Amino acid sequence: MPAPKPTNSALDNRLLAALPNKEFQKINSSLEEIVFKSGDVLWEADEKALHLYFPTTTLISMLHETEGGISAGIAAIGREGVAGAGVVLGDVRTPDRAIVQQDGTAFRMKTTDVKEEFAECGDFQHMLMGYTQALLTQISQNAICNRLHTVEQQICRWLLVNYDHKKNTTFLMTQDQIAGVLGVRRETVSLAAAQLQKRHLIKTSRGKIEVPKIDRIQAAVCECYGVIKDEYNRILKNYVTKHG
Amino acid sequence: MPAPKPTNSALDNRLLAALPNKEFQKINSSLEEIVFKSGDVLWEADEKALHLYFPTTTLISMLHETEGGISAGIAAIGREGVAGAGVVLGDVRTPDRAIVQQDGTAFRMKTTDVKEEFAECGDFQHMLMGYTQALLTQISQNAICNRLHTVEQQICRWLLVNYDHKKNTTFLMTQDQIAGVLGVRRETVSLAAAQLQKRHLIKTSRGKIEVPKIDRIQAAVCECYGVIKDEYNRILKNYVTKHG
DNA sequence: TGATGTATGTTAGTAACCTCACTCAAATCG
DNA sequence: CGATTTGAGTGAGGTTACTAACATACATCA
Repeated sequence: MPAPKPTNSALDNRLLAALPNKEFQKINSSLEEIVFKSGDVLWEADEKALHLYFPTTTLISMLHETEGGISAGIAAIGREGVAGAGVVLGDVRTPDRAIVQQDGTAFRMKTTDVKEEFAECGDFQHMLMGYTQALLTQISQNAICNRLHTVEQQICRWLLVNYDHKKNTTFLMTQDQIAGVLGVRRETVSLAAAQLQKRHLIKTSRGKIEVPKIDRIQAAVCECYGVIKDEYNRILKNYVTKHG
Repeated sequence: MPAPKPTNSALDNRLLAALPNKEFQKINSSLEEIVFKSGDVLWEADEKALHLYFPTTTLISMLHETEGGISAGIAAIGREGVAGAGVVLGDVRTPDRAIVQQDGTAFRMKTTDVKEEFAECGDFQHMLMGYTQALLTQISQNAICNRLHTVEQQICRWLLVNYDHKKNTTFLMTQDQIAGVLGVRRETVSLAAAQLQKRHLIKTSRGKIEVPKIDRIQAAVCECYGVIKDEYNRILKNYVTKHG
């Protein structure tokens, strides 16, 4: 009889993994595994969020919308984070739209359970608040990046974030989708991608981008990539130091 | 004998005013009044913050810096907010630089006192977390604004935020300083200001901008102004409903 | 009063991105 | 298979903002 296929574990989420074991056991029963497909919508802007989502193998994009209907990504949330943490800050509505960027799994927890556990003012609360701090940094850095850096650099950043999440050098996404996340025109992505291809950093085809050498992308990306990554590592290390 | 000149009160800060009276009395003795001049630095990026600042008549700008030394404003904090709330999220360092944009007063509270009070998991905690939620919205909206809107619109937004803070149609600030807050070149501000002047929305002179009719600026500003303002009003109203 | 900063105005050239209007190629489906 | 849909590439023309270099005006102070 073959060994059972290792099931996806909520501990693959780095925030949950950073909780002291006792605390994790306490909330574990509230966690429900959900499988997502790219393009799925966790919630629309201004909707009431019923759950928090702790991604393990999926990657979530938070999109902030304008009145004109145009939207742009303000944060990417992978296994180092949680989507919907705003509810614990005392809010009922979610200001941003959350969509799935990569197929995969997340563990969700009812906001009622979340609030209850949060109110205990223990490790769970500290974890969510620490994450919120890192999220603030991510969004701030994104704001600066929008102001100062080129779409080409931002595409590189997007590629690296996706690569970090699922060590895979083939990216299945249309240029139109990338444009939506970056908040620019599809044509602009097309042009920038052509430039990157000319420099042999990527190879594009219909609905797909391939990266032959990921370190060449790392050399072309703006600092924002590293700043955000370091911030999450810092927060998580902080917990390990405290609890591990 | 004339009535004593009304002293500046910590309750002029809308967050503090939104606290239940009992709670406010509890922290009131920890509050210390500080007078600021435009240009004062509350803290540099990566510095350890020793205090939280609740502005009453001053206006604070949070500037996010890049490795290249260029910085851009990510949030403006007036009497509806508090500067440095990140420390309660579990952080010791402040990722952003905080400078004073308008002369005035703020009440400060030691981070040690803040943490102590925050740990009580009461109204004080809820207030700070609710504010953090609004701050997230403000920064997100700023990110979108950087991507989608013109410097001309952003100057209008800057003028309105300052006007809301101190109902005054004369703004004492050099174009270079405005450029620093917006994260653009001084020349760009100069050009945009000239355009606004041509449309009779403003009147510029050395280190000064005058606005003859503030509602004309309101007609020219991007939606981001209203979105952020509404969000703060919503948060504060939330408290009044709960406690008032 | 003249000298020295400092704030603003202005210009020319360039780069990035946008808009609009297409063409072309790949995938899908009847 | 051919028709349709979907994703990508392209090109003209415009706008916004950047870079760099300079001119002008105001403010202060010796």
